[in-house]
Amino acid sequence: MGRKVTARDVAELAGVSRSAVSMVLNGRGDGDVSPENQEAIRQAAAQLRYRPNSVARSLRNQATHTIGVVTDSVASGTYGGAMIAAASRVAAEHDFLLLVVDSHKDAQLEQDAVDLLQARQCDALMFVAEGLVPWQPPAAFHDDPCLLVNAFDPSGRALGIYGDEEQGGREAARLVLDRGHREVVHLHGTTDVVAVGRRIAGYRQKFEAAGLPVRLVPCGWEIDDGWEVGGRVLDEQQPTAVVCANDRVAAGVHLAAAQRGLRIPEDLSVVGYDDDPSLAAQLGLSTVQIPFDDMGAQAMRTLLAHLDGVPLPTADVELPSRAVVRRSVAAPAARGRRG
Amino acid sequence: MGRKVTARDVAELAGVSRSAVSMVLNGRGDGDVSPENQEAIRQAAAQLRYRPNSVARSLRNQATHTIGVVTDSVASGTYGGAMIAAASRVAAEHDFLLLVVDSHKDAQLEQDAVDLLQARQCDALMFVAEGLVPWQPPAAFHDDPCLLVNAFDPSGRALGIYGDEEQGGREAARLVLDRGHREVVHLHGTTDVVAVGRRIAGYRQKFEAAGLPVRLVPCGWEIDDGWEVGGRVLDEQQPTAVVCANDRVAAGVHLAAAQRGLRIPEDLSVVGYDDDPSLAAQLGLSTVQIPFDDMGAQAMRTLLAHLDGVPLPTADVELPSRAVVRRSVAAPAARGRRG
DNA sequence: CTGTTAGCGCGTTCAC
DNA sequence: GTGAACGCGCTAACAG
Repeated sequence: MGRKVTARDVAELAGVSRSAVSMVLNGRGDGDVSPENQEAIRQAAAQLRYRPNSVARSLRNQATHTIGVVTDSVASGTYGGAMIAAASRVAAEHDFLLLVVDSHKDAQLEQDAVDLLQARQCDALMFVAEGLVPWQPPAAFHDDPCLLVNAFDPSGRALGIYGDEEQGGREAARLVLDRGHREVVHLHGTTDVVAVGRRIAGYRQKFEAAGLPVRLVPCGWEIDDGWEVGGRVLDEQQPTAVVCANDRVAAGVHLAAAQRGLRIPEDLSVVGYDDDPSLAAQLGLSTVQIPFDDMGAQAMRTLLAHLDGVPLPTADVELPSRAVVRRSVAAPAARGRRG
Repeated sequence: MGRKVTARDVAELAGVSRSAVSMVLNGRGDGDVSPENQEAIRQAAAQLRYRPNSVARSLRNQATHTIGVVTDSVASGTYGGAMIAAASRVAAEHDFLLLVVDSHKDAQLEQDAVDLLQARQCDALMFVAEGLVPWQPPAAFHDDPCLLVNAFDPSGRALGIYGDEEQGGREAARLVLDRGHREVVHLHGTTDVVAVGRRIAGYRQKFEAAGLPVRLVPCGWEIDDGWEVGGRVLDEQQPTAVVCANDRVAAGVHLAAAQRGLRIPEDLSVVGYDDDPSLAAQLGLSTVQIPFDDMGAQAMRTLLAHLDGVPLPTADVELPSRAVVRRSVAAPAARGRRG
């Protein structure tokens, strides 16, 4: 590769000293360098396409304008990717770049990743989880400013930013309650997932406020689960609406309903969760959107502000979920009800 | 943040000079430093959790162990994400990190991105396109080793790695020819997309070799296009199989077939393209997989090998596409044929 | 076998 | 208004 152009080259071409170049290009030369020399320097820099070597600059400034990101699963996953893309966009607006390392949910690799990013002198660290998880930051995490995205620190030491899952549960409930449904079953996901408890809590809150029974049925996360468990529920409980653990389960319920000759939404309303980009719109599924984009963007904004001296929030930040209304929900038809 | 530990600290704790630390930790101290001192150094380093400041090391070594990636669309897109994830994985295995910048298909941003990555002293540059495109690298691109992924340089100056689309067309053709179909229509995508011409060429080749007519029908890329154009084709030409521009079009053809009471695959075989992770498996669609993962991984391997002194390939590298057989193809039923 | 020294390119301070 | 000198932390050449 051809020799890189340095500040010395610019200085020579402009007929000034290297320090003058540095001052002018950093906007600090106004009282120190003559206007004509400033102009000469700028021209020389442009002519040589000079860009300061940011490695040298980082070493000198003790700041790399780089945010390290540790993510627990493929950075290209649908949801993780959205958070990281949003964070990256905000970072770019502030001339920051991201260094993303995938830990593949392996604790050792995670530790290594943090070490690596610290050695690379990232100005701050970010941990991004695909699904809301408790996360104990490695000790070294606290040496630099850090933020948890879609994760929370049980010890409360690190700040977390994540979606308000309880409110998400309320939104899901509203989607059916507002249309007058009273016979509703909630096929919820496995309770090892933290978000499930919160969603159920929000869901329960709305139903109890409406004086309606809360009917919970444990279910999995896949199409098959929705088809199987959903089918059983349709047979045994004849609900007018089903609120599902996610959009895949909702897809399964769609199939189970079709199999029984039930039309959606005329005979059965279905609510999903996640707003899966490849599923929800396609099925016309009303669903609840987890604010992945907001999380990534907001986390990055918070982190960058912090680097500018703004103190971090003292408590975790919960971002609102949004209901997306499509054609899978309607008012319940007048049909036979149980007792 | 607590003061970072440097080689000087390690040297003091071990009671040796800083250069001894550097040598030992870089494995270059075997003939130069006494075993006991080596041990002392290693212990001191471990005790202090010393990690060399890689910014300083980069400045000194004129190498950052970083690959810059410019991508023309959201790095989290289904396919771009897969290529970058694969590249990232291979890079990590060699202790390289990726700096990814999204140009949003904007030529100016693209130029800025290249400048930025060069200023950051990336050891090499990679351009990743979501769909196969001709791409004229900015002049500065050539200052560093560089590689185009899913893109090719019309001027032939930069090396490209991409899927063999012509072979993909052949695979799609084989999917139906091998099962004995003779009345086949190819709903191809808009010809502004480079890959389309190549796929048609491969498709044509197989059909002409079999002595069968090549029936091409221009179509778009969306579900609606498949539904509309596919429906018309089913009505007017009664093919026993349809080969589609992509999986979304194939989904549209599924709908059109269902509407006409045609069962898949009994009455109609359908072939998609792309192996869309959210569509193909779900619909049981036989399709042709574009080797995104291979492209990313292979490109990174090639680039890293080049940094180790291995010369780059002299001609573009085309990676084979793979047919994925699912239940949407079967032998044609014996039914009325046209003259 | 060890320690001293000279930069990598930049930003800043301090004499001129 | 300007330019020489220093140091960020590291590696490698060279003298002891």
